[in-house]
Amino acid sequence: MPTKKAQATRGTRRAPATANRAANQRADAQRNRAKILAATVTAIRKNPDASVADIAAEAGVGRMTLYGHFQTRAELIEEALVDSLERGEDVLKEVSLDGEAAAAFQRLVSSSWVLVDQSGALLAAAQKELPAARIRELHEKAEARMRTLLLRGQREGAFRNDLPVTWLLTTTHVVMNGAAEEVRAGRLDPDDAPWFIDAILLPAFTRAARETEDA
Amino acid sequence: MPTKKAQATRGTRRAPATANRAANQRADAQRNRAKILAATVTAIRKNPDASVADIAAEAGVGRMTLYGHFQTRAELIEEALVDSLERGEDVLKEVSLDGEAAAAFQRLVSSSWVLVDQSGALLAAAQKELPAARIRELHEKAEARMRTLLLRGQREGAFRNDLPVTWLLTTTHVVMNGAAEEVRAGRLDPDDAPWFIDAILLPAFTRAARETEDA
DNA sequence: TACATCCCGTACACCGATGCTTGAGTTACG
DNA sequence: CGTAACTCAAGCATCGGTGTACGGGATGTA
Repeated sequence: MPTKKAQATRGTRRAPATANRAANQRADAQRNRAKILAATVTAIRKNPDASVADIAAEAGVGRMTLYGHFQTRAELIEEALVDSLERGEDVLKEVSLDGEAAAAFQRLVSSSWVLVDQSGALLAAAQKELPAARIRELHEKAEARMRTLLLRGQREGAFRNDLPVTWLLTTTHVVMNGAAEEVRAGRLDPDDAPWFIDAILLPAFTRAARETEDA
Repeated sequence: MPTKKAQATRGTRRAPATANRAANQRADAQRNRAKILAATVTAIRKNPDASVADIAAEAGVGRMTLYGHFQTRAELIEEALVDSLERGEDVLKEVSLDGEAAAAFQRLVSSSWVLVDQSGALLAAAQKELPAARIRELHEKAEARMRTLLLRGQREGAFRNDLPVTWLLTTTHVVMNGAAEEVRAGRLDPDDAPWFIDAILLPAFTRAARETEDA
């Protein structure tokens, strides 16, 4: 009477299923795992609610092979997101945040843009599969970096301080994501995107000249 | 063997099922129809992928009653969107677009914001249920109004013309939608939103002082 | 009051996606 | 080269959502 869903079912295969990255797996298995992770990103990019079958197909792998590596759809999405964010970190931590705040911001944005363009759809998918807290947790590092920079800019007078940093942060996200969507829809040339993005953000964020009297 | 789905099944009730707004329906039926339309908006706002059952519940109406008014989920979403956009039009067409472009833009945005805040989630839901062409078609009027205004602003030198209008348009959408999401998530006070929105958009759109030499 | 209209619960067929099982075929690696 | 690890097809149970069928009961309208 297996009505109770599943619990320790697959326990015999590999112990915690997570955090066994480069353990005792066969070389070919690791390769497949990587293929699947990559395929997850591209499949979701094409179709925001791709099924597990779709992803497996995209990876050129059987659906069951996929389930051998990731017990559940949610786990797959999560690990794909973790993986993407780790690679993202590798890129972003190389960006110099020193010097003029506006220039640093521009550097950070144009580096981030590439990542958003690639993994933005995955992020969106993850948002309806994982608890919001987990998402925020995973983005913590990247978000903190941006927030710190914006704060410094505000203190130094480079960025306006009549708006909360959180709003500057969401604006940044939102504009980058919007550009990514436009690119996906074929309405925007990917090469134009970086320029378009900070053509909007820089003038929006730098100190406003005059107009604070309102109500 | 009714394997062929459904075709003329419900034909006996009302002829084309669409465009029978204030026909020979009973007063009480019309009232329910309205309740359902309204409930669709609020239900989707709470939960972006609410089921037909959820919506019926939100309307305080049986699921079958709902199917009596709308044959299919897609039809429900579409009619709800049409309805929302019609009301939106009623509001927006009252906004004066004369005078200084920037001021007119500000007026138009703050009127639009209310609508986006209310029906933005519905729009998002519609995007994965209706063909993109239909969506664009429905938004045509509202979009044209905004585009025309932006174009005039560019011609008059009030708005920058180093970016295509389409990009200004998407930026506007994206920022308003972002604000709506933040409000829904409880991270932004609805009263602050209008100010936050054009605090970003105005400086971003008005003529850039200097920095056109780049590449 | 009479009757056509409408409400709405129950029950059912269908569909697609998830997740599990089995069993046999491959393939890496010691 | 032999074995353990891995792949993968086919098939099944389950779940949730959509749309249909029916039929008694309420209610607006004439």
